[in-house]
Amino acid sequence: MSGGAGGGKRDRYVQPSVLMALLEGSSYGYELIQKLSDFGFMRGDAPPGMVYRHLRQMEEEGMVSSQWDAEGTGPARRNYTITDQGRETLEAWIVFMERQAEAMLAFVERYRNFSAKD
Amino acid sequence: MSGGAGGGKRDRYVQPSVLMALLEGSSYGYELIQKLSDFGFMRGDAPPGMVYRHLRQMEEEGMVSSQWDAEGTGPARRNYTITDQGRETLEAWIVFMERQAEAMLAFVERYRNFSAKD
DNA sequence: AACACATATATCCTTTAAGCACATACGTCA
DNA sequence: TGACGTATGTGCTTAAAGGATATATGTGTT
Repeated sequence: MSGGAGGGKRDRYVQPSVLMALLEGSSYGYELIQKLSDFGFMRGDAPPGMVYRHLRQMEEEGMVSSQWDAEGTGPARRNYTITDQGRETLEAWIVFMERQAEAMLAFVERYRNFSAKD
Repeated sequence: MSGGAGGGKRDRYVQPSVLMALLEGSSYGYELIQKLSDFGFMRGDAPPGMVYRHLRQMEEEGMVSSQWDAEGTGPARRNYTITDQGRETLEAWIVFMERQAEAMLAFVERYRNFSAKD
């Protein structure tokens, strides 16, 4: 896709998606990678490095907190929980997304209207 | 902005906005800067450097073509026209935006539904 | 025991994009 | 002449994403 629209690279909304997934229940990186694809913002799985990077940064900023979970089988997991500040950030994302979605739909309509009168 | 949603930095959709503005009629950088704010993707004017950078890059990629216009008063303008390839790219952006808007609205609804059942 | 495999986390390096300040130049009007 | 509005650009720095790779644990297989 030469100069391809959206490109599927930006606008993947990893941060709000992680916050939403954690709002619905605490989780950990590896599991989140799979859950993120359900939000429809990316094709295929999110690159692991990106998810872990976001999680660590979000913890630094106080949106999530984590603790090691060595229960069960396999390697230990770092289990993440959303914080009150994370909930506030998610709320702000919701407001932003509503505004953004509205702008996009208006944009699309403007295009259709223009194309129609050719 | 500490973890601020959207941040207002990314997702400004300069490229599709420029293409749309040019679809409706040829224009030039300085004028486009003002028109871009109408699309609702940014607060205030787009930074000039960004717009000119996009225009030159889009010309390299064949989405727009330009010619100097020294008519009228003031400094000469580089007047841009959308090309067929630009129209194709815009069409791809439209498809992308519809999908993206849908995903965002679903995201918002998912949030509201979850919050409602607390 | 050796090996492959799924799970799980993390770091490194490079490229890409944005932010922001600044430089240049023309014409008008006080 | 000097400030201001118009108009186009460049340069430097930071922020984010991409993608490859490293590490480690437990399970199942031969």
